[in-house]
Amino acid sequence: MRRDSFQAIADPTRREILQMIAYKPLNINSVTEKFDVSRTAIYKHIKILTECGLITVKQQGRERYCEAKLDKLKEVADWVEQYRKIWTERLDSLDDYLIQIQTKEK
Amino acid sequence: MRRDSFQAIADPTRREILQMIAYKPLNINSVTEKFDVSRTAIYKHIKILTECGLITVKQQGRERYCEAKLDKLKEVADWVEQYRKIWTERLDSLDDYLIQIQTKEK
DNA sequence: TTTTTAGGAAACCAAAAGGTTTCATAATAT
DNA sequence: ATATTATGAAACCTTTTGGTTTCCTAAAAA
Repeated sequence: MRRDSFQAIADPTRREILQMIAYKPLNINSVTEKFDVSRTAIYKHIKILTECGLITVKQQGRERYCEAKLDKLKEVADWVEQYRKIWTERLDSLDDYLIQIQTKEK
Repeated sequence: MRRDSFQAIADPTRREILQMIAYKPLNINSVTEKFDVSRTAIYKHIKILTECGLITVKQQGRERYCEAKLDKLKEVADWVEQYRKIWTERLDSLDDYLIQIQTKEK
């Protein structure tokens, strides 16, 4: 199975989890309590996030604290940002023109 | 099924498709030819991208040109960017400190 | 020392994802 | 007029996803 940041943040629940722990680590049960779905379901999401490196877990007694490693989002940020100037500057009419050209060429 | 930009770009093939048409629209068959998987498989990816608004299709004779609408990536860009200063500025030792605090509080 | 509490993991399930082959149709090219 | 090309769509298949319930263990609290 794919385990990268793109796939990790595709799920809205996982985005929420990252949001929750972005500024302050939380133990696993604190995270799971905030959701309607079962603890095990959230636990699995946390596991996936851990496998992607977006979370690291630190043991503290019997509790395990989830800490967001948001630099792993850089992969996504870089990919998206390469297109920013296109979406901010492009004139749609150019596309139409390019389509015309390509059709004519044949 | 979920149909948003996050889910759309989770698949590497769909990211490649967007890359291909980012600067110049291509007709559907031109896109499908560049991949190892079947035409129909790629066609489905294009359909998903269309449903998300990341692609629009323009008819030109019997051909249909795919045009990237990259501004739909803004949703992803915004979400990711809100965390950039965290991953660039955060000191990991702060997390450890916060975990200590929370454990003590009980 | 008993009882909670935090976390881990297995077994199972339905739906979604990603792929295939096959067939159909409407423009174009020959 | 016929063959080819570009696309659409149905039927089908396997694996992954996201969820559940259940059971287990170890630390901490009463």
